[in-house]
Amino acid sequence: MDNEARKLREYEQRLRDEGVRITRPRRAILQILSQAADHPDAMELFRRALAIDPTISLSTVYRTMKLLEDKGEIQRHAFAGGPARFEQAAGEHHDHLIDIDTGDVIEFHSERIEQLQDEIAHRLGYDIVHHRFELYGCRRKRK
Amino acid sequence: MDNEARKLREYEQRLRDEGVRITRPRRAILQILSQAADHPDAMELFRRALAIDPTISLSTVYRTMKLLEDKGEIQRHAFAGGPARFEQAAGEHHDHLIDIDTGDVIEFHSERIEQLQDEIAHRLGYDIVHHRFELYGCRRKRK
DNA sequence: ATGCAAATGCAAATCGTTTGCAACTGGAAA
DNA sequence: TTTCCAGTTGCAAACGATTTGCATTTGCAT
Ligand SMILES: [Mn+2]
Ligand SMILES: [Mn+2]
Ligand SMILES: [Zn+2]
Ligand SMILES: [Zn+2]
Repeated sequence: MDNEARKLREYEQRLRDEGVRITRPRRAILQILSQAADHPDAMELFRRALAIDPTISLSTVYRTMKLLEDKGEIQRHAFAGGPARFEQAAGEHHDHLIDIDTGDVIEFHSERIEQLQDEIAHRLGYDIVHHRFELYGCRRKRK
Repeated sequence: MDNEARKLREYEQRLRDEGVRITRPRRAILQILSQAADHPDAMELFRRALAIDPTISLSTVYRTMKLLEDKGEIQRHAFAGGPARFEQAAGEHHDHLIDIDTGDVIEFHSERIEQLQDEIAHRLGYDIVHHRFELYGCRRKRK
């Protein structure tokens, strides 16, 4: 079941069609992104990429993330404090809850809130282009 | 009606009671903050402060903002892209809509959304410590 | 295979913010 | 009031994340 591999090749082809050259560093990064289940930052992507392509540079990681962001392939998040973190734009929209003790990032979605956002913006005479909705909290202790 | 002046003196006293020395630079910054109707960043605060105390330094602006933040006197916002921006913590809680064309910051509040946040966090087993909720949009054109 | 624009690695630059340090000062105590 | 010293300052240098200039490679259309 190398569904993984096929999906990756499709991914690469989609970009090639958009005029993006598939280079060795980019191939490594795409592979990492399609496997990642978390929200790695540039340095973490760099570390993971080194394991695949030992000649890759941090600049290239940054340049590639900007490229992919422009192409709409990834999303960039700037959670409180830390450096930018990334994730594939594949799935549907969701927001994040960050565990301030562990740093864990939990995804959630509330259609209710998304609707309310539109209402609020509309009432103020605006059209929402994008939004940032992050909850910062800690595990509820006791019962 | 120098209500302004009285409020400022109260402000200073409150801090003094918390063990904060009221120095010349701090007095200038407090005055600026209590007058500001917008969300200035450190450099803008520095500019405004220079008009009151020509010897103030940018470092002191930064140090004072951190101090006031710790004392709960101001709120620090990190809107997309730009540098940190500040505002007095006086009023009640509100969130922001940023006009991506003009940079204007519009305040709003939705008790509904605040409640939903708690529900969501609770469902995920968390207690919210703070949150970030920003809408980015542009003025709705046409009718 | 060939050619060339696009992409790379490296080092240096940038931006917002923080910090070390020696000089200065608020305000409690005498 | 004067004294005193921990708290505060300005300055310059350090910082972390990200971007950029440049000379050198490389993907890939021909
Ligand atoms: Mn996510
Ligand atoms: Mn505000
Ligand atoms: Zn959302
Ligand atoms: Zn809110």
